Amino acid sequence: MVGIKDIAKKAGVSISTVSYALNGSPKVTEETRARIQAIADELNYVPNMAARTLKSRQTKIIGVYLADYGGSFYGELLDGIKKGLAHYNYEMIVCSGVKSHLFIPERMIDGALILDWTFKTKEIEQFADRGHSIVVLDRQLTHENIRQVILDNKGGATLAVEQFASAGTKKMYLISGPEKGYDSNQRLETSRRELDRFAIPYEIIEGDFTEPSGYKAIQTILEESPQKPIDIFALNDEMAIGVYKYIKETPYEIGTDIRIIGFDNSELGAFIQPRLATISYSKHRWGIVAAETIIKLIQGQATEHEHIYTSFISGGSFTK
Amino acid sequence: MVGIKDIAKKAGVSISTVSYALNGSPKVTEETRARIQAIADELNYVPNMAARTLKSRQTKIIGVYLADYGGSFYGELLDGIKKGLAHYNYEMIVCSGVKSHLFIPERMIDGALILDWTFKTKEIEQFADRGHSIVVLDRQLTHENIRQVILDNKGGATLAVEQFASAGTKKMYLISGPEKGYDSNQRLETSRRELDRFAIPYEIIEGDFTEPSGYKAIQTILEESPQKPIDIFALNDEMAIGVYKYIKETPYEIGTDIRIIGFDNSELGAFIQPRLATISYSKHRWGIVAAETIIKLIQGQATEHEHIYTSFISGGSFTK
DNA sequence: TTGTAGGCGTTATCAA
DNA sequence: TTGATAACGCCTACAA
Repeated sequence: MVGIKDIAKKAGVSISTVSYALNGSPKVTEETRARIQAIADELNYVPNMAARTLKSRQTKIIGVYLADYGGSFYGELLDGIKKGLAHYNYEMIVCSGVKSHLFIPERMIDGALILDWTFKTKEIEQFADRGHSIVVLDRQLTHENIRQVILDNKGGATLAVEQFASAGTKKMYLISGPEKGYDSNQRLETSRRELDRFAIPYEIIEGDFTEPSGYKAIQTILEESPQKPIDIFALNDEMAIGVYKYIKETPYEIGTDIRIIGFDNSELGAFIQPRLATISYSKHRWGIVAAETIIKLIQGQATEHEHIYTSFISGGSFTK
Repeated sequence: MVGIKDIAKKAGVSISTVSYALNGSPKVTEETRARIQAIADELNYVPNMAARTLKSRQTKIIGVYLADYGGSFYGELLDGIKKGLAHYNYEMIVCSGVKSHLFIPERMIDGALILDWTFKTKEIEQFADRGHSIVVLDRQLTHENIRQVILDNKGGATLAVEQFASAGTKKMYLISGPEKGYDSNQRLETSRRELDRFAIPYEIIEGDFTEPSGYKAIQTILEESPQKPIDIFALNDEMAIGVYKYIKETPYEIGTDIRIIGFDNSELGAFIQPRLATISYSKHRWGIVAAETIIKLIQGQATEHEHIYTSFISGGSFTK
């Protein structure tokens, strides 16, 4: 491996001169700087990350923790994060799995962005206690070294319920999400509260944000209540897709017999017929805001918790 | 930050003893080992990655390079890679973007898995020349330090053409992929060769593997040839989805007026009505094989180039 | 303007 | 069975 030592030898100078030259210090002549740079290029010199990190105590890399890479969901988000970080000259790596949590205390990364329900809150707090900067996208957490950039699930759920209310819904079915999930709980609680407010009776059918759980949920619903129209708020789009799938096998029609609204504005929902009405938000913006927040946190600038707001997207699956 | 020095002080031993103890060397008594371990735990000691890497010259991390994170395509693949690497006690990080290429010469990762057409072959070869181990999933490359684990596009394209041939196709439309892409070129060339072999006339409509390009392609096709059935081989599923989208706005029917086969067996293709006939392969297996190959390459074991084989999945979009 | 030397946290080689 | 010490590659006061 070629190091500054090799360059120094070839250039006939000391290693410190090389170091100064390469780091653009004003302590060397422009002439020698150019000469040394040329030699470095010629030798294909690349600084050793480990050695540099050992001194400078920072890697300029942010770790993004995801539970899994599935679904087209993450594409836009990661894109936003990447763009946001690039602005500050930071790189990003995407990690998943419990072993990579070590990257944080090992100081392989300068900070972490977490959207991974398998990452225990306790562990996150421990890392924060040890001084590591973390931004969480999927829970509420108050700590000096932690910031949240979270979805306005409350606003989204409110929007959905309002739609149903103004459409004269007599009874609502809520297909819920994972019990421990932050997003799913927020959406569920808000929906209940809003429905109570409108005095609309409702029933909760258990789901877990997966397509099959939506498929099963609609079966349960149809078993008991053939009263049309059947109004459903699926707490995410994937489960709504599951509903579509089952309905395709029945004489029911989405949009007339079944009125349904999802959450997340997934690609699939936009494609299926009729289009799935849903609650939307900018995943891209979410990423950018998260990136800015972690950088500011690292750099010691003042930062607040952030929210990403939602909007209603109409579609053929829900007609008044 | 707490290092082995702190532990040594607290335990009243030398740092080397601590190092031995923590690394499970047989050179220390089980007793002192336990005592030191206890102190390390108490102090929340985590080894410094940079320092360790500096000595040991390896990180036990493999970098996976992707052009983007979009599409549900990568989920299964990354899952396979992760599983494959875990078996050898390696971690994985997912990278994208030209700046992260530096991770390779910086020795932040022990090896790279590349499925990223934006990664220049020349650059890959340079890294390989410098002794870095690389496995490419999206091109053919012969080098001492490079192995390929590539899709059997030829087999897949052959399967598709055979289907059309046995269905009595009179004329084929091929919707092509990106000009520079390895997969798209392989698929296109093989299709042409096979079609020639069956003496089936064909026409190439340019596409770029994106949904909109499929949407545009079918418009072009319909403009010139209203002769039914219209037989189309879309070189990937996304473009086939584009075809579906446009057809939905016309009186034509997929499966009867338009017969179409895709490539990749995407999730979306399995969901849409009628189901998209396509060429399938195990993305999971692809990942596992790639993982095994890079590890063996790093460890200096003998490795061959590998192929991932394909199969035909029938669907309502193509009926004989 | 350039060189010398010490240190970053670990590992590993010798001695003790 | 342990301890002192020299690397690893780079950075940076401080000295020349």
